[in-house]
Amino acid sequence: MRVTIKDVAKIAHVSPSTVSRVIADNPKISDETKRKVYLAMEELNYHPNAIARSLANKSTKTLGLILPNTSEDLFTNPFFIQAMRGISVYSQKKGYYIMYNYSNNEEEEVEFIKKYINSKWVDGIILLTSRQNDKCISYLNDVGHPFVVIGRPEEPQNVLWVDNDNFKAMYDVVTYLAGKGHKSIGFIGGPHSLNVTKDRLEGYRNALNVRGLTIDNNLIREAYFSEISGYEVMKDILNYKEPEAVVTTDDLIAFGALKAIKEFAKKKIAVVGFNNTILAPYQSPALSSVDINAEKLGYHAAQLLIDKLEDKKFTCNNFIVNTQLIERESSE
Amino acid sequence: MRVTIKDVAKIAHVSPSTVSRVIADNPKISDETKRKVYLAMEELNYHPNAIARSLANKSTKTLGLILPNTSEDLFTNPFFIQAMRGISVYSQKKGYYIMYNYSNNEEEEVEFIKKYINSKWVDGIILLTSRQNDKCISYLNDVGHPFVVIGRPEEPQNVLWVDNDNFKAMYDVVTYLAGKGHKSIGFIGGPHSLNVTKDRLEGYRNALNVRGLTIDNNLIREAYFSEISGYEVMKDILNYKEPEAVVTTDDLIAFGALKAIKEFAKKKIAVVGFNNTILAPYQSPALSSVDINAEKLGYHAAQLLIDKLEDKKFTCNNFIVNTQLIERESSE
DNA sequence: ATGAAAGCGCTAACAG
DNA sequence: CTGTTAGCGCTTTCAT
Repeated sequence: MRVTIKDVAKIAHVSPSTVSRVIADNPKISDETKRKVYLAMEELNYHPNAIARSLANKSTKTLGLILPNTSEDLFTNPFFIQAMRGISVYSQKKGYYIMYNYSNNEEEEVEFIKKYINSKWVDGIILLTSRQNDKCISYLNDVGHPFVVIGRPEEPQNVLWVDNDNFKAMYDVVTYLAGKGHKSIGFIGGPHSLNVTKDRLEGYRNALNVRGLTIDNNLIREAYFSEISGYEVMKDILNYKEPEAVVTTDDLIAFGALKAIKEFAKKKIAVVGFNNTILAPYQSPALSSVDINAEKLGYHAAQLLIDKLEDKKFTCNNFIVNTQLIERESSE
Repeated sequence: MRVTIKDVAKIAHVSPSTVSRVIADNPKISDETKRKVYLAMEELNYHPNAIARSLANKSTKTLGLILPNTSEDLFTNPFFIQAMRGISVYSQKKGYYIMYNYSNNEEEEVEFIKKYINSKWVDGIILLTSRQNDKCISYLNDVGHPFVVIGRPEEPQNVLWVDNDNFKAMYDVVTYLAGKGHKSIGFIGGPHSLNVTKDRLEGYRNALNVRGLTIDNNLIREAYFSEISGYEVMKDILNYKEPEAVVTTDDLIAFGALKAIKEFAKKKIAVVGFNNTILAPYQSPALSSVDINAEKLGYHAAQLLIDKLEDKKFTCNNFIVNTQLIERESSE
């Protein structure tokens, strides 16, 4: 038969509640009693039943992780697996478990969140990416269930989130390129409706301003997150003029830009990508890219959420993770 | 206050046990009663508490996933994320949840497995890779807890596992190369102590035999799973003789071989890799590689385990997932 | 076909 | 500091 708290109590000659207190490391148990209880546990090879504890405590010490719907990206972008690693590391440290699931679209994600919450499986939820007008976020806000988002949400006031400083990241990239003597620098961003694009564009603009470089709106373009789109947009830029450098907000876009440059540009054009995906070093030229530190993003997301669950009120509701430009041939 | 089975019972004018039976879809409940109960659930927005059910049922409908200790591989090899996707898909279909965690070494993995089992959190465990002399496998066998392994284990008799048919996969590759007229074909495998290497080597040997090609043991080599090792071994082969083709048991090895060939070989040598990693198409020449269908491996691993948990005795204890050669320049 | 009651294993007042 | 007792929310005999 499975060994329970009662068996331990019997062997240790104490009551079940005392054993329970020892498990919870309650300070008002005498060392002598603790010793006896631990001995009994040892002897019986007792292990607390987490399910029973969860039921009595109304807390599972489990977090639910919502992975975004299928995207090409999911497999080529190390972001996901790295973030999952960071989440796991912090959670483990704090004795939390992680559940994950994939969904095929936003509706399914919301459905799964409902399942997690209604069935009382998880104490908190981690969203791996924030979209515009995110249904997951609004649902979670509505029901008031604890959650954290990786990526600053649209209304960041009462939401826990972690993100990079996208303004600064791009500001630094542009400053770096300007420092290399480049004066005409183009910008190819993802959809301008996204916060992340806006922030990076601002960083770009400010850096040019500070350096006294003119901002040419014809060099500021919008692309989809794909190689083909980056290619087309870059081709279009080249038709207008050949800049000395181009910054992009995603490696895929940069890959396309690189290709267009190879085919159509007359002189060398420096290119910098974002996310430092696995393929970046394998482009030719090898692509310089900004590493966003996905593992840290995950780690601090878990931290924010768990701290909140454990009611550490003094903590901030967001955390900024530093980025790092990885220099390769493409920006030499 | 949270709504429980009792509240529903009150509204529906039945007993809690009846409500419970409706939840479990017990056949001996009259349709009329069912209707009443469903209505009451609806009205109260009732959702069963999974924790309480788990406690009473002694089953959590949750699977624990053990991700292997840190390896470079983890980020560049889409295997992991794909397998996780497959696992998630089947589990969701069957109403199972998945917990995951990362460990830093084999000991930590075993520790975590113990935690999963002792705390009664999971009904079954999925190991994402089988090593030689795997401590996780022997522990799980010792305690007799249900589990499944991706990758055929050393003693496959009483273990659930899924894998590719590594013999056939390599047999097909060699047959394909022979079909292109190549007569002298080399083999660079990972450690020969691994089952997977042995199987693939057998496939290689048999295919040559059947085609009436001679087996030159000097062309059969062992390498580590790294680009540098593949490079060195290939260089060594070239010192001996230039074969017309080389098969490898891993893309990393193939990458290195490709490099050595570019540097030192006088004529073209066809190369085929394994695992179809993300970087394969980005080599020059683009590397032909065998896709092992990681998502399917995950899917069927979950299937085997869940079927076993639900006591479908007639099922087999293993499942073979088909592979697929992805042809690219390197084998043209 | 349905209800009453005991119990899954642990926790948390309350009392002492 | 420790024991008693009543739950946490659901399931499952055992009756009827």
